[in-house]
Amino acid sequence: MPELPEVETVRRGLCPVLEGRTLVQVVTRRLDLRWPIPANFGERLTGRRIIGLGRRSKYLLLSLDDGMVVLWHLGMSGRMTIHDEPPPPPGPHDHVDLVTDTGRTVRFTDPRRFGSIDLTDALLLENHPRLAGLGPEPLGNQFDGAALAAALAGRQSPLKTALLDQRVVAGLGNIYVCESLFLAGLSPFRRAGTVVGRRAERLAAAIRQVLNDAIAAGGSSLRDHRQANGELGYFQHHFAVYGRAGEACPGCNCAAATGDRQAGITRRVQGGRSTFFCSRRQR
DNA sequence: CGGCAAACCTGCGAGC
DNA sequence: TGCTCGCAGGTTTGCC
Repeated sequence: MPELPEVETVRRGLCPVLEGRTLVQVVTRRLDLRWPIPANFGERLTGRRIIGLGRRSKYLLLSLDDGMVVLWHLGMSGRMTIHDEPPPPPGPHDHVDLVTDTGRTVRFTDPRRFGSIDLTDALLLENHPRLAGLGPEPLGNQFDGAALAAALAGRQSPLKTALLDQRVVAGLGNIYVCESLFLAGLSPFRRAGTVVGRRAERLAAAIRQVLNDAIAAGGSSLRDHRQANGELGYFQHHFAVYGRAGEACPGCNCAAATGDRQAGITRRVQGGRSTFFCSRRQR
């Protein structure tokens, strides 16, 4: 899926289309996503005005004029696209359409249906089961080396695994954890609790830099992600390690020239997921 | 609590 | 051509 930068890119793309608009029609073609879409979702949204479009972790948050908030997760393969009137005929994975009073449609497409949609009272938002317990926003002012070190303190699990735990820091996924660890020069296999002090500062700064650079590039387009306007993100061209097993490490160029056989990007499975790293540069 | 595998679902590319 | 296998940006659940 979309990790934080992709969700943020989608949010920014949807803002000019949805913010301040009234929903004149909401079509749900199938309700069985990761969890069922709430009953009467369409009826409850129809006629409502969207007063704001936010994001928490990998969730899009649509604030409605009746005090309700839609929590929308894109799962692994979810996409939002914008269509002028009339929208094209729906495909088999086009599950939800939001039709606004301008005639434009925002369409949710999700082949794997790992995405989810829920509706909650804005006053209860922070206590929603999906949001309660999430760690700090890595781009917010509550996140720094000290906060990260505190969240990792005592953890025996590998650093990579800990950073994928949304309770430690919210919004990172497999790509950006790999990239952040590379940039910070930290091994994915290091015990999480050993990251303190300057190492923690370095890691927090790396996370922020990778996420900001990715957002500036419109996210990463591997299989499914597109910006809401249909354009591809292009941060995947800037990956240092993700998906680059066997290639030379961009941080060890000189090593390749000297014939160091250790140099290069390696893939290893960690917690059932691919980890890409350079064992020379990351300790 | 920690760690890990499996589960949810579809699509795609590689290899035979 | 057609099949099987492994893999994919996430998150939860259940088991030891």
